[in-house]
Amino acid sequence: MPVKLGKERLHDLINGNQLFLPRMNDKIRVRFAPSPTGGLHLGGVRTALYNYLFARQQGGQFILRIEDTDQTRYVPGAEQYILDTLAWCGIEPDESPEKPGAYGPYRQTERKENYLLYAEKLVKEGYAYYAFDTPEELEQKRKEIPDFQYNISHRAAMRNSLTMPADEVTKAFADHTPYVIRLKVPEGETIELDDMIRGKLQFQSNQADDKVLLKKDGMPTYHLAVVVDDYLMQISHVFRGEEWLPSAPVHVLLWKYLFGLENMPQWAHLPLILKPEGNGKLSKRAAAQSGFPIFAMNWTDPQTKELTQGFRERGFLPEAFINMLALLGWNNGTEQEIFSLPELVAQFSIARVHKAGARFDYEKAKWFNHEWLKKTAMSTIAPEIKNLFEAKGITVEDKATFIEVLELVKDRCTLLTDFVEQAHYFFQRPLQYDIAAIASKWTIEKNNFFIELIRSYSLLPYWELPDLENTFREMAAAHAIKIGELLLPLRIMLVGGKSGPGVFHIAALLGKEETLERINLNLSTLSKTQ
RNA sequence: GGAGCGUUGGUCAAGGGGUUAAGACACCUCCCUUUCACGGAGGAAUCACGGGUUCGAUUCCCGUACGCUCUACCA
Repeated sequence: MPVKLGKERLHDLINGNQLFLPRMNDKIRVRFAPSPTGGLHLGGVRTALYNYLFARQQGGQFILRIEDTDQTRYVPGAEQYILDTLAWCGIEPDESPEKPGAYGPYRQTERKENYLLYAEKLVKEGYAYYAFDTPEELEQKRKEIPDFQYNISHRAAMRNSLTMPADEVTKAFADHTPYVIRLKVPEGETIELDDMIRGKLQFQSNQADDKVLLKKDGMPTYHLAVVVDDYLMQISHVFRGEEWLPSAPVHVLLWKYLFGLENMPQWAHLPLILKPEGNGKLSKRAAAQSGFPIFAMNWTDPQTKELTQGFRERGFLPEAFINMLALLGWNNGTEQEIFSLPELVAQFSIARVHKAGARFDYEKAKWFNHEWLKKTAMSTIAPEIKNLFEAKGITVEDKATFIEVLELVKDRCTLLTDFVEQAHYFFQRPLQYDIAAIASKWTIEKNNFFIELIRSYSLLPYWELPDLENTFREMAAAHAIKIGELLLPLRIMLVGGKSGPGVFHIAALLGKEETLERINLNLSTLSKTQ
């Protein structure tokens, strides 16, 4: 049955028709509902991930809904960014604004009529009321009363349809006085919530306040919007951050009044991701201070033009990124730490999600990337790494050699960007050679050795690793020089520095011509310094 | 201030009445590699505190402390 919208639905309401759709309890539908007010932080991506894992595992659907009812904080481009982030992570929604399903629209601003309708229904049935208090009046109350809450104990002293005479309310409407609709929280009730992670939770209704449901601009607040949308979109399970726990009783009340508790989705409140050091929730600021990314991908604030570097641009593989994120608050109880997305789908369980918040550890995040790099075939990511080389002005021509080089150095790379540093000398002559490291121990004998090495190497019929090494060793023996004395000079001549993979491997990949030229070049520099 | 949630090494964590309290990251030592990494072996390091219940509590209960989240016409 299609969901009626707008005037059509209002008509139903006026005529007293039920606003109910039967709940399809047999279908697992999980939604991720970010607000487009900026980039997606780690916590947001993890929430999306857990939503997705659960949905996929249960053979259900994963729905992306955009919560854009706060127009004052709406950031253009943020919605696309969210879509792009999920795509990079390999988390594909079954329904989203760009891929609408049967329960659209998928942006809250496009569902405005729904909220108005349900808010009015609540008022009509005595579960909510109109409030005319101005922001100034509220501010005043907060100053006068230390722990002011708009709730059972104070609402009688406020200007609302509960306290004002009927004719005054009518007049206020006639005068177009701005108003909001607030939830009328009942007195003395215990509100229960069964959380999938935390178990049974209890809240006293007297502690809750009369939350604004519909703002004066006619837009719903989050509280009304989630409940109405989750109902209308037939959502069965809700995973969201722990920060929502205190307002959960409001949502339970709304479910009770609007759609019935028996139709309420199951809740799971996820633990928070904490700063690596110090106290508190991980924030953009904290990340910037500690020097690690917090967004999955680069995010440029359209207003301030401020760029925040993402994990992707920092050189992370999406597989490593989601693996790291999934393990921040969950594990499968074994020693396994490396999981692919399909493995996560297969093994994820909410029962094993931790209750306590987890501190983010950038070192461990890098370790995940290192592990993934080791198990990834370089041919699959070579194009991406090639771009990194080109960004540094290094051109790569031979694709086969490139992949060989990448395979050779990948064990010593933790981030994609490390490849440039670890392998640039294969494609570009070193700008500097650490001649100082060998100059002091340079001798005429060594010099002669290398002159002869050039001659022998140039006569080599094949330029293969074993030949290169054997020739070198035999010659060293013939010259009565310890091979250890010779290896470092050769390395520096070829790569410029002291570290890297086996030097004969390097020579083999560099090719005969380039190897000999580099030795020649350095030999002449060395002779000048003597 | 109030409410809610939480607390196993520095960090992520397994374990849910009897364990030498797993494992990983980071750190330290050694081995391997005539380099640097990778890899291997080992080391140091933990049940927040106080009361119960129990023959026995890291595990169950109650307090306390500490931390976090919320306390907007933001989500």
